[in-house]
Amino acid sequence: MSDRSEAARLTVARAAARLFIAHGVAATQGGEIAKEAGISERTVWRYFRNKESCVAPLFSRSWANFAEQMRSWPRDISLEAHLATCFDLEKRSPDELADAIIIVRLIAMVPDEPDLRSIWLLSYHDGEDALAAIIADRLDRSRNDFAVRLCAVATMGAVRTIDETISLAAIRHRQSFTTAEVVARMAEAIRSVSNLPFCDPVGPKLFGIRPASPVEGRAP
Amino acid sequence: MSDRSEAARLTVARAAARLFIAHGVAATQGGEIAKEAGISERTVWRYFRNKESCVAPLFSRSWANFAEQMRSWPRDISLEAHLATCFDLEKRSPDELADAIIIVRLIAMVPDEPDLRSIWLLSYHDGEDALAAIIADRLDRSRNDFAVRLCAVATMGAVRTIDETISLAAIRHRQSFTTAEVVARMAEAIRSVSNLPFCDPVGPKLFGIRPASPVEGRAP
DNA sequence: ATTAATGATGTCACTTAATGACACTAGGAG
DNA sequence: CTCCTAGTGTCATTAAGTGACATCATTAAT
Repeated sequence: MSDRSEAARLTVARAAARLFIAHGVAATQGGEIAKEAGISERTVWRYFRNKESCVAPLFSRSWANFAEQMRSWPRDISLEAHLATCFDLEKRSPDELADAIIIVRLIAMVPDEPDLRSIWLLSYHDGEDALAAIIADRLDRSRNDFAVRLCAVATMGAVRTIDETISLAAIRHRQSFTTAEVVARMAEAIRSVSNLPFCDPVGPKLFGIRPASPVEGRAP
Repeated sequence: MSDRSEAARLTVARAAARLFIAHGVAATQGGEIAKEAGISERTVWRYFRNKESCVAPLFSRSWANFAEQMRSWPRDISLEAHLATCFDLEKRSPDELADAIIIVRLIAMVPDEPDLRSIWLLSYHDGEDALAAIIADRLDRSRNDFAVRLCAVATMGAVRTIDETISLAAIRHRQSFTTAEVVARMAEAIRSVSNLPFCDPVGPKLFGIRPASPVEGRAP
């Protein structure tokens, strides 16, 4: 089923990621990924259109996780507060945590691996649509609203840049970050590029009252 | 030399673009591009690492053109005024105009052609670095300044989105735009996502005087 | 329980994108 | 003129990716 095949794809993605991290993208070939994942090479090509995009499901998790936080964001809470709550869920399962490490390592390879880079960008490009839908919903605007699209693009760009920066710093410079730091930087980045006042409590579903002056809803 | 080979690459890019537009990416093969460009297939693979990236030089022109405008932007002029001046240079050479048409057609294919999409995004990703350098220079900030990078990312995202939107509207819906409209939309988009006050006159090289309150430098 | 139907997977042949190795040519420096 | 270098073409080879078809598993119908 869709659920079952989704899991199968993830298995392949993890296998590919391990090999990519260990030997680089160019040096790992399709057959190896298949063997590592325990399926035939033909099936790998059925799951993914090419070698690089084998890791796409992992990259997607990066932004999908963020998008999910946006979707479940109560309308009467500010961005910082909500992000803090979400990341406070450090009760992430060991699996999720293991994936997170793999993802960070992959992202750190992006600058040197052109093929990974294209998948990385493609993934976030997909995220733009998803986020636009969420923002439109939150602000009661149309999904075709250009300002909404722009906001989604800029926000995704900010999140992607944070991911790139932090992953690189973590792997290459062995720097480590507290969740508070990450949350703070992310919130600040999103606020600074968002052209729509969606970072703070928004109406009209909030007791039917809109914040006094939506445009001023920026950080102090 | 570098100049000569740059021209050769452009020749291949145009050849590839013609074929991609005519028959789609999948249906055109390496040998055809080579023949169309009048060189051997081996040389095509020396110029470009894969089929899709043959058109990269054209995509790069899209943002490089914009970046060049930013670079040559006098510090005492507002964004709208400068963009208007640049586009007023409709004295673009016939070659440039022909390229522009090809580029628009290519961009319009992006949603349907995953391979083109990845090249399109890669290209703009390169542009982020270039633009960051320009913005840093303009605002007398460091190129490593995170705010600068963020500004470049958001701005490039805005320009890319405008390009995507306009190209699609032009080709798919036969819509046409006046340069004034394009300039207005682009300026508005850039302003709305830019977290740094670089859209209006900036110091300190402007007679050694900074604008009164840089943060308020937004559109009326 | 058996069978028919459907969808996913494996096997193998095949196409073509991409690389390596080497020979050839053009053009500049001595 | 000769040497040297950078770029190009030719040909053989590797590996990514597809097509065709057989096989297997799951479910629904009888």
